[in-house]
Amino acid sequence: MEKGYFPSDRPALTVDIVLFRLSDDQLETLLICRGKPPFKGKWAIPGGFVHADESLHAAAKRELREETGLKDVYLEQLYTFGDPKRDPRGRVVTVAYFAVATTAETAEPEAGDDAIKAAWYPLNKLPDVAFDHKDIIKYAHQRLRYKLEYTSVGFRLLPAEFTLAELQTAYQIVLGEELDKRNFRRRILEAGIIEETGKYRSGQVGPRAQLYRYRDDAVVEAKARRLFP
Amino acid sequence: MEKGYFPSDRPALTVDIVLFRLSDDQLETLLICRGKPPFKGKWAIPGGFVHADESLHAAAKRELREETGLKDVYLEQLYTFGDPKRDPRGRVVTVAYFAVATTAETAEPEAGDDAIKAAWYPLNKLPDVAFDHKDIIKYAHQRLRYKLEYTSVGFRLLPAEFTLAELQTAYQIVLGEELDKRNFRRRILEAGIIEETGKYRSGQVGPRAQLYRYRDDAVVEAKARRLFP
DNA sequence: CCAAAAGTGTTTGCTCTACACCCATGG
DNA sequence: CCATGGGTGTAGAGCAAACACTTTTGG
Repeated sequence: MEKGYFPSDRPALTVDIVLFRLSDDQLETLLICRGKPPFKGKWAIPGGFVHADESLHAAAKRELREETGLKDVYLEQLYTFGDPKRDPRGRVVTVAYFAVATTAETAEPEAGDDAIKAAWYPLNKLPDVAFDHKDIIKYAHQRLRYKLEYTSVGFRLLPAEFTLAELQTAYQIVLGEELDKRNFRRRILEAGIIEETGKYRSGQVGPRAQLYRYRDDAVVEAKARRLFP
Repeated sequence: MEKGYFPSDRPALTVDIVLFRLSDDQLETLLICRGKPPFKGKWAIPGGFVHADESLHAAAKRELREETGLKDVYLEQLYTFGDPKRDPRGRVVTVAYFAVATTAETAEPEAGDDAIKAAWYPLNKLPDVAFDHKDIIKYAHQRLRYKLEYTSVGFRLLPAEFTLAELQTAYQIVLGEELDKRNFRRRILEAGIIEETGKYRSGQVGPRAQLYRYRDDAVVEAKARRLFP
């Protein structure tokens, strides 16, 4: 492979993934208990070294599958963290990804390699985490909130069929603020990004709620409000 | 440094920088003529290997200084490109940055290492470029346009003192559309991110134009228009 | 029958957009 | 004096925000 082109003291390269899901009233992220030093026994976000012949996206996908059993979740590159001191072992640069899954997909924890101890933590009750993973999680949370406002990534938090109340609750949890029911419903219906399934769901009490599904043919990206239009 | 922790077949890591400036009526990017294989004699964006003990940001800054002589330009991480086949030498992952400079700062080309041949190309008249640098430039351009709409990065394209007409022209060039003069002036003045210098500039003909300066104490970030507020 | 949640319109204020003329200046 | 470009305000349309009651259902 090499022909004297490359420096020999190259950094090691990892991918790390911040995986989000929605609990009843909180946004949660998956943490893995580290089985090896450094930070043995501490919590960390899932991740690992990039193999020689795989793309970064593929590496993130593979690590996620190995450590959680999940496939086909939403996955997007976040930022690359390369502080020389971020890993006590030496120089390790990590390409961070953020991922979004539904609560149903993530119902049975640690579906990945059996030896792996994993747990979901609400974002405002994180334990001490290894490396600079706290920064990474914070950054990912900010990005999720941001993308929720102008893309349709929010639907990845919900199952395929959902009620408008559930959708609104999901938005409220991530954005951290109350939304007006009538305005919310009007906007989202007018945007044309969801459609009726024709089915209904009954709760404990009260009338039945119409079920909707996300229209993945809808290309939706809100334009940013310009500073100077 | 290592203790058997790390894989030995780790990828090499570079930084590459897309540097923008404004010519009279175009957005331009700096290209370097490669003196070594691979792609010897072809154009490429400035960049190089990350040293063992420097952060990614520092590496980008250093490469930019070495290859252009520029310091203190706006520099922001863009995206990390890691396709296994993007470099014919073997596995090279690159952390791309984008940078913005004023035309004045970049007036004397190739102020860096003397051996380096550099040139500015308008974005719509790029030559063939090495590696996947065309993708990187495209991505950076998109990001610049985008950030111009909701941050104050646009001021980095202009000298410290500028007229409103110059500012509007800069916006029009990057956004690729005409803006209404009265609306533009009103908005930007109401936003409070520039202030009068009290000085004036005379052109060849016509009245003198007031000079403004950017208020760097102004924290300006427009909120995105929500999909579902 | 009662508690809980679903569903539904209108008004008001604000923001965005479109648009045209006068005047100062340098040559 | 004239060509060039700087500077200025208003009216109309569309969008966003605030707001409360009726209906359905399961227990």
